[in-house]
Amino acid sequence: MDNAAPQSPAGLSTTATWLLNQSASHAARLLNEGFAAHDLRGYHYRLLTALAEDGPASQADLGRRCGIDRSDVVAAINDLAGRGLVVRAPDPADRRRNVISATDAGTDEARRMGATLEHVQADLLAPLSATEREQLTRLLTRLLHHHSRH
Amino acid sequence: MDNAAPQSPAGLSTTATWLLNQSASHAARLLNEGFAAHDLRGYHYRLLTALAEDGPASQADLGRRCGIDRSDVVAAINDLAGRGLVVRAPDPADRRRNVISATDAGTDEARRMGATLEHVQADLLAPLSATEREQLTRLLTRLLHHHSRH
DNA sequence: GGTGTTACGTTGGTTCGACCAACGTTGGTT
DNA sequence: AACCAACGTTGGTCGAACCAACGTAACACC
Repeated sequence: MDNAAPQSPAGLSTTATWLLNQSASHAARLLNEGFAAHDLRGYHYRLLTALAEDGPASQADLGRRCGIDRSDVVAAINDLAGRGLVVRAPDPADRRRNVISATDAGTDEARRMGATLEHVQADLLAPLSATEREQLTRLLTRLLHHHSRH
Repeated sequence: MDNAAPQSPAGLSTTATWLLNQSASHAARLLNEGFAAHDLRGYHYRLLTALAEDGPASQADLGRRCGIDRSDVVAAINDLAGRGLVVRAPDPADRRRNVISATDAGTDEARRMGATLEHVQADLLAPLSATEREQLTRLLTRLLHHHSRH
């Protein structure tokens, strides 16, 4: 969005879908700009954080937990492994699986990216008071929860 | 998102960026499924609606009003023109410009897509009460307005 | 009245997130 | 033993959002 003022996109400006879209895309851009300093992207952060917080897991499991397609997990884990942030080892108990674990460096990076995320979040939510932020979070959570159980 | 239950994406589930992203992507998917019946996509709808509501405009203007890059406007207008929903004519007053106008068919299609949008919107916001919807709209609007004048 | 700057439309890219289909391997079921 | 389901992997597709560059045209200034 290089537009200084997209102003009034016709009658869209009042629709929730438009507002959601714009907000999310704005958030995503801020986030990517932040993550760029780590030379990593959203997928990497999700996976790394999942590993750091919930411990080792198979790729399929990670994909399920992070909402990332199996095939995309492969590439992202490749990246992370290539940087030593993560280790891929065959699961002795099930030879179909790989067990992915975060290394110490990976855990560190997850922490650092988490800090970046919080900073970005603060920027994004700057115009909202604490209670408003909580309101927004609650509303969106309700929305998602409703639709996740389709 | 083919996951029936992405469940708890690590500690992300409480971050506004994550919630925004998920909500928006859900909304976008619903919307695209709806628009698929018209064999058109988001860009087309935005442009068509802008034309139908605010009248003819140059491509650059449209891009600015809809938050779409100039180069992407070209392709979308090509599609719309190829279907007779829109007419592209050189601007006699400024030979750099094309004046894009919605045809009657285009205005009709805009109206139909608008109906689809409302239907999708109702689905999306189903779990929220009227006041909650208004709350959400207000919060997101505040967010966007704040960041648009960076 | 030239000269430089800006705006416009267009072409041709790139990136990122989200998907999908298919294959070979392995594990469980029956 | 035969089948089916899950796993990792390869190799795509798609839409949205961008960016750089070019030629043409309008505008501003001096």
